[in-house]
Amino acid sequence: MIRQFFSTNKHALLYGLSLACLIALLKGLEIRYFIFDHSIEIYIGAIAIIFTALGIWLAMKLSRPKIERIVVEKEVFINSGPSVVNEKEITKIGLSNREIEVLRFMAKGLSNQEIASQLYVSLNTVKTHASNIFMKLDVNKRVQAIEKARELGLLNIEKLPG
Amino acid sequence: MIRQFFSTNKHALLYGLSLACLIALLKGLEIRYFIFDHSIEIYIGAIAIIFTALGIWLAMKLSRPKIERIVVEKEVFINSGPSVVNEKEITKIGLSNREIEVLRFMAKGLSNQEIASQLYVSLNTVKTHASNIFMKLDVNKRVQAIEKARELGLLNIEKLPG
DNA sequence: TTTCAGCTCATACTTTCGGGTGATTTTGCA
DNA sequence: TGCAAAATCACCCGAAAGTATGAGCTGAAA
Repeated sequence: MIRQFFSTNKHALLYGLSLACLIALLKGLEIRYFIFDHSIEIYIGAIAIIFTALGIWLAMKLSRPKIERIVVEKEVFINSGPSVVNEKEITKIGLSNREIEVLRFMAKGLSNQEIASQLYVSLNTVKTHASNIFMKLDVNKRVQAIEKARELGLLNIEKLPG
Repeated sequence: MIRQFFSTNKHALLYGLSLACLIALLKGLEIRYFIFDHSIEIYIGAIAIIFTALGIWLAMKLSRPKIERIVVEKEVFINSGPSVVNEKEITKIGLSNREIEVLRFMAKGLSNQEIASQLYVSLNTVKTHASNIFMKLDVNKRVQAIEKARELGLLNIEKLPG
């Protein structure tokens, strides 16, 4: 505790010591006799000025430089969230391969019949897939499903998972 | 020149003045007589310490801080395309105020009936608006309309035009 | 081998959408 | 004050979407 104080304030103590030495020196030289006896105030004033200067110098030396930190926010534009398909979400939700295909066609605005034609399956199959998609995404309309899929990043162009 | 010096060093001059006042005060109180005559050195030491402290304080006050600029990169995600509502497109396409409202509800996945309830109008009215929207956007399915609106940046949150 | 998930398809039914047409009321602007 | 645009509502009909249920087929895992 005390040792720490000594080590951290080493400079200050040193300066204090040299200060004391200076006083001793002043006394030793008997400068005050050099000045007229009635002008003790001048002497004190001189002392005051000297030590004020010393204090300023001390402060300059000791005080760590005052640093004013100005935080400049530089805006870095990033081209929209995850452009990579969010496979984690897909597996978490449990969407099958085929279901994601259907989901993406749905998002492109194709009707169930059109999706059926694209995938070479029947309309009923597409409807079943759609129902399962809605169940897994916890919605009951295709627009909501698309909305949710968009939020979760399921609609990005990439190869289908595994 | 001189005036500028006075104005810029106003604080320093003030402190100097108060310093002089302090000396006068010390003299006025004749503190030195309170202290034993032979211990004039103690008096001087006290003066020295006081003015050193004063100097330090002065330095603290006066030293202007070093300014350090810290550039922080703030990531701004662009939601692909204009994040501000594209009023030009709206006026170009000729979508009315109400139609945009309906369009946005549609994009949230609400059914026509739900939109009607939200807007306190009849289902038929919403259907009419929807038809007009499809006509103006040159599509024939709500999912396509939403898709197109999203491309054109018509779905961003902002006050409606007009 | 059995089990199970995924994909397929079907039937039947209800709800919602979308297109077409026509009409009345509000409202902003000249 | 009157007109044009906007907003409102109605009715009909067919198409599409969504719900519910059941079932056959396949490949991989237990």
